[in-house]
Amino acid sequence: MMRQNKRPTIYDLARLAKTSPSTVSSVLNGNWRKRRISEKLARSIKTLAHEQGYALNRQARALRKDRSGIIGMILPMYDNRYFGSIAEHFEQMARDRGLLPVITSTRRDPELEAEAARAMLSYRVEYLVCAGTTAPDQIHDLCAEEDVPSLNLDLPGTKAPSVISDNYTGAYHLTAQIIRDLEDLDVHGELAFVGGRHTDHNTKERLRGFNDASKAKIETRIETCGYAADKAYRAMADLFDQTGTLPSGLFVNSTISLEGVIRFLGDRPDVSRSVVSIGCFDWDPFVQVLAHNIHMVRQNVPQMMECLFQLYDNRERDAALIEIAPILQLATSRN
Amino acid sequence: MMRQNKRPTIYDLARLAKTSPSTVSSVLNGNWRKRRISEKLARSIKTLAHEQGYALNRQARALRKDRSGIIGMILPMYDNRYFGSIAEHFEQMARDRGLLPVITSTRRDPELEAEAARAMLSYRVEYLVCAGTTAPDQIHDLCAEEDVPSLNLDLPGTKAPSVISDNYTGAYHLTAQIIRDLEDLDVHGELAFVGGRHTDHNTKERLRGFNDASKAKIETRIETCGYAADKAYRAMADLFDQTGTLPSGLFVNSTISLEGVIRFLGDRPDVSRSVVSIGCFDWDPFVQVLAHNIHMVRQNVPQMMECLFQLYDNRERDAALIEIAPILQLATSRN
DNA sequence: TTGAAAGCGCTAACAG
DNA sequence: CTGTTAGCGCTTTCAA
Repeated sequence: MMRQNKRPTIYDLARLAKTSPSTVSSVLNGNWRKRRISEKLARSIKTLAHEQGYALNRQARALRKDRSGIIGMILPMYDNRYFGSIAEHFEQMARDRGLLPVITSTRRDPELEAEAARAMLSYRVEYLVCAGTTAPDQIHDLCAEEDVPSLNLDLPGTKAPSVISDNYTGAYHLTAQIIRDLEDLDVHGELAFVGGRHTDHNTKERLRGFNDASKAKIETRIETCGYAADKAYRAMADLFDQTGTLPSGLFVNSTISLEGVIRFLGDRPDVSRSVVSIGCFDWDPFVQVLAHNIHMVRQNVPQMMECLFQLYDNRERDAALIEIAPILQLATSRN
Repeated sequence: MMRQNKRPTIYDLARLAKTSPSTVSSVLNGNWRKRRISEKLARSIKTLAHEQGYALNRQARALRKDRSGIIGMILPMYDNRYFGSIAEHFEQMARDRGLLPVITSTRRDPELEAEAARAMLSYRVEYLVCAGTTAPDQIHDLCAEEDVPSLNLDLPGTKAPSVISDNYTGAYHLTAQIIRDLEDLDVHGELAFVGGRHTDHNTKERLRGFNDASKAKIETRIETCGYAADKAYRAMADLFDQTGTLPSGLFVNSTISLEGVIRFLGDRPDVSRSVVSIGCFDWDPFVQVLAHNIHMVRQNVPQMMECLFQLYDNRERDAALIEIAPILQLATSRN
């Protein structure tokens, strides 16, 4: 028997069960015990709902309760393991709390970020997480207008709690390792920093670690050319053109930038042999197993997300900076 | 001056503008021209709305219009470029159509897939795209109960239109290339297929291409051990244990499986030198630039998504199979 | 132990 | 050209 008609509502069920919509509602959403509805009625309504294929309309509930049950997240892209892992953990932890996770990517573009935030707010998200967004404070303001709390992840803001990696320390150790490699090999070239934006917090902190670790030890050059692979490729070309030789050590600011760096090195085998040690602030399994001479810093996603949802659970709203130590994964072999 | 109170509604604006809610509504949602509301009133309402910081409540609109403006997508994971790229294209194309994209990952688990579908349906998604899902027909049934159309991507179903890669042809060419490599090197070992599930359509089709291309040319072994990297690692160990030697050619069924394969080869350099040619049905930029001896098949995501949204735009609902040719990317060098 | 009724914010007849 | 009104499906007092 085909049921052509629309999905049944609690009114339909009430009619069939010869009871009232409010009774059906309370039975179906679980607070029938405190309404002291008889076990028997409750059970019969539940089986009826099942038979009729009843399904809750959460839009209606959201409108009435003024709580959508949606939690939003904005992130740059899905083109690396870091943000992919963040997305997966976020989804899981949101679902554990009975929330619908809604994630959207905005390519580090503040315009797109604001547009995405507005779209989510118009669906009345209850919370908005800004992961690696360029303009978290702007998003915070948008949220504040609607009294929606926001949280920052990976890149900090000044108006909401932020959970980020300890970029300074991670970069310091990574840089120190590269320098040690050069010393071990008795190589006396330069050290370059490639990728990222000199305007973003993470890049600034990593540069600080980079500079502190290299100070008075080695000449450095900085190419904060953006994250994109193509830009890193061109930055490498620039680096070469400036002096006619490539640096001996390379600090690369993300796997995406690393993509461009490696492509450049592959395209120019003649000039690339002067690069003897590479470190990347970010992690990718293929790099780990294929390039045995690249050190990587792996951000601790599970711990960061744990921390983020603790803030969520406590309804924390005051700006604060929480730094999580990333993990330095040394190259498996040395050439 | 702080505005503590909640966001204004069209009723508030109507009161302030000394007009009616329906007038405000029509002005704000754009069909005021056909209501022939005076230019002047329209403009004044618009500026008022702006001043008051009015924002549309889409939950309310959705309830009233019985159209949520949400399009859903279910996919396995974000741990590879293929699904990452699918997610990004999906978001863009959904936004182009004024829809809110909601994507969720379900680890190829039919239980989770059904649960995710139900969650989205309870928020009244207008359309649901199953990308690489294990049980697309089950999801289709769930959707059909609510009269919500569904579409399949990457992995086909029998009940809704499906856009997938041409797995057979892609696998055939990839296999042929591996065999050519062995011939060129005058190697006479075996050829193995590693990764994927022998129950899923893609793996079956790729196996068919693999078998047709290798038939009567070379001995083959099949290890459809699942996609996970760890499983592929163990499959490699099994392959070795069976005969005390590794195959000369390897057809790997995804980048995730490739991760495990490469890890195994790296862990066992003693036995791995017998592997002289590898092909992977999937693409990753790091593999491309770091492993110069691995051929890859890159699925044509832009074209697949173009095709998918054409089905969406035409409100296509009948089952059909559309195959998009993937691109064979040959290894850049040969050892 | 249960029902009636109001209302969340919006849209769309229908009536002027 | 604009206002009144009903109602989308649900939750929640309040009353019985």
